[in-house]
Amino acid sequence: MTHTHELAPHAGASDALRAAGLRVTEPRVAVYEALGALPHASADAVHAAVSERMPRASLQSVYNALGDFTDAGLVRRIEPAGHAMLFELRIGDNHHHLVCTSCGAVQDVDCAVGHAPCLHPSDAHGFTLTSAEVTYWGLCPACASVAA
Amino acid sequence: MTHTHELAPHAGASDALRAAGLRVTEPRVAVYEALGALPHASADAVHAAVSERMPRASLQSVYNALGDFTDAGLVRRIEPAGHAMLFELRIGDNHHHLVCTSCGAVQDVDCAVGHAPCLHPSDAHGFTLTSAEVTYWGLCPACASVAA
DNA sequence: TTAGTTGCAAAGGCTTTGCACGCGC
DNA sequence: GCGCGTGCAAAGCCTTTGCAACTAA
Repeated sequence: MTHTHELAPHAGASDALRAAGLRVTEPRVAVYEALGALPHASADAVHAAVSERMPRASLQSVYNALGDFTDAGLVRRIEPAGHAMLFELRIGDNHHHLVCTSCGAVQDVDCAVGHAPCLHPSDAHGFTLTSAEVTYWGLCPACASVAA
Repeated sequence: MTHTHELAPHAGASDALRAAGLRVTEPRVAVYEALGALPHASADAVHAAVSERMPRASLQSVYNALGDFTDAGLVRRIEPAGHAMLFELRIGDNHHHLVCTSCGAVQDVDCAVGHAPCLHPSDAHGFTLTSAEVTYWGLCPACASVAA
């Protein structure tokens, strides 16, 4: 093989993309890495991060990449009511989310029950389930103190 | 009056509104009753139902009523990703939702675990929790058969 | 080369906001 | 009568869609 196999910092992202059957493009790598740095980022936040190193990257490309990642199972999409949707790298563990109804802040949290039994309904009613999501609504410490 | 039929839905709605500390107005009663007839209705669906008996009712009033109901704890709001938000009367039982990622259909379902332990996170991280929500994503029977 | 992606632009849908009039209390 | 809620209208935000040019494989 004639390819130069250099050890680029983008290697992790590229590998992940390839493994998921996605073409490796600069915007996608940038989006993937931005997600790694931002735990719960909105499409806009990702775009802002990507833009720092790639001024020409469009918001639509970010949406596109995020959508592709989600379809490929690389990313998990969460939707805080009343706020823009957020994305996070799917890291395998089945954690849930604490969402502030005031500012939209999101905090990861483990389920109280051991092996996430919440992820299996008693009756699927014929549905073909693909994923489950548990969300806790409330006020984050900052917003709670302001409200009080 | 002559409520020889079944129940008098108006009385129930009025009582519920008063009990919640809300003024009893025609649009609100109409919205409340529409919710009783429609298990999981979107603001638009509620508006359509309300309009049948109240042509002048505005969509904004419906949103307003729905928001007030939610704040008052009379109604529960659910947000299927990618679809308009839905509302349902809060009936006390802690059921969860099966949501079709294709058509947005929603089906009620009980949690597999007995007393809804899923509703209590292992660590609130300082958040003041007000509610919890469990959502199962997948394809409804109809969409699954079409996709297959 | 060939097909998948990007970038640019605009449209689309859902929800919220502002203000004068009317109704509930 | 007072104040909240309604109706009318418009704006706002986030997200999706369409198409020509480009780039990865």
